[in-house]
Amino acid sequence: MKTTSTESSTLLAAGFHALSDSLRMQIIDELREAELCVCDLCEELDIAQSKLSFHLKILKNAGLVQSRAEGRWIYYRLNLAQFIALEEYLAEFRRFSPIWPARKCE
Amino acid sequence: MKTTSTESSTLLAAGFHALSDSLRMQIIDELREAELCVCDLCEELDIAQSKLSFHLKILKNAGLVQSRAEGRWIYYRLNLAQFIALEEYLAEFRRFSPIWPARKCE
DNA sequence: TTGACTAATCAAACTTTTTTGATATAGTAC
DNA sequence: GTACTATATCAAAAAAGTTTGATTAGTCAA
Repeated sequence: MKTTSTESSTLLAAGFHALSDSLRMQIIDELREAELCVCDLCEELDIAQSKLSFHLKILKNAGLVQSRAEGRWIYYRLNLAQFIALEEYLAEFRRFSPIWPARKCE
Repeated sequence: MKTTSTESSTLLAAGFHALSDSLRMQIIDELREAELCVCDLCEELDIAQSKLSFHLKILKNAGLVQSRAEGRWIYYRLNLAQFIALEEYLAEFRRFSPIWPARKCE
């Protein structure tokens, strides 16, 4: 099914894009330690709440984090499965060894 | 040495950023098959040469590709070592399991 | 119901990245 | 040397991403 592979490569690209920003990396670092609510993250990282929300949405759309509501708080945690999916995409590159010197051009 | 870890996280971010673009992904796909010169890539991907140069530079700065000059051609190839470096950063996430349910907020 | 609080969303300003077309540099052949 | 080819670089325009502050929606407790 073509859709599937398009969707998965879109999710891959979204994942790598999500990982390419230092603030989002910091968010991920915080979440490695524990599941946290938005207000905790906001305080730890000392940034505006709307800014944090924006970046959490990018991480969530990329599948790297998941959230859960409890009372008036929303708790975010890492979604290890998606980290593994990205890891496996990269791991594919190990699995083959292109024949280095190319054919000559013309 | 602090510089080293800053440099390596910069290279990580550059790597993930490089991987977050679909055209650059296509370039990488082409280079999986074989080392190629710019004119081959240009033709395969059907894009302007200056555009290709721009993206190759991003890939090169991120350490994902290397180039070698031969006559008037420049041949590009993947740098597997850097793919592995990115893979290993992601693999770290497998190695620990955060205790899911967080402490309550407040 | 009201008021306080958490978090998402929106629009506008701002910043960065990408595209385009033109030009520069460097190797090769004549 | 000149002409030709391959690639890189540059500046301007276009597109995409980010930040900011204000507003909105939903929860809880009095």
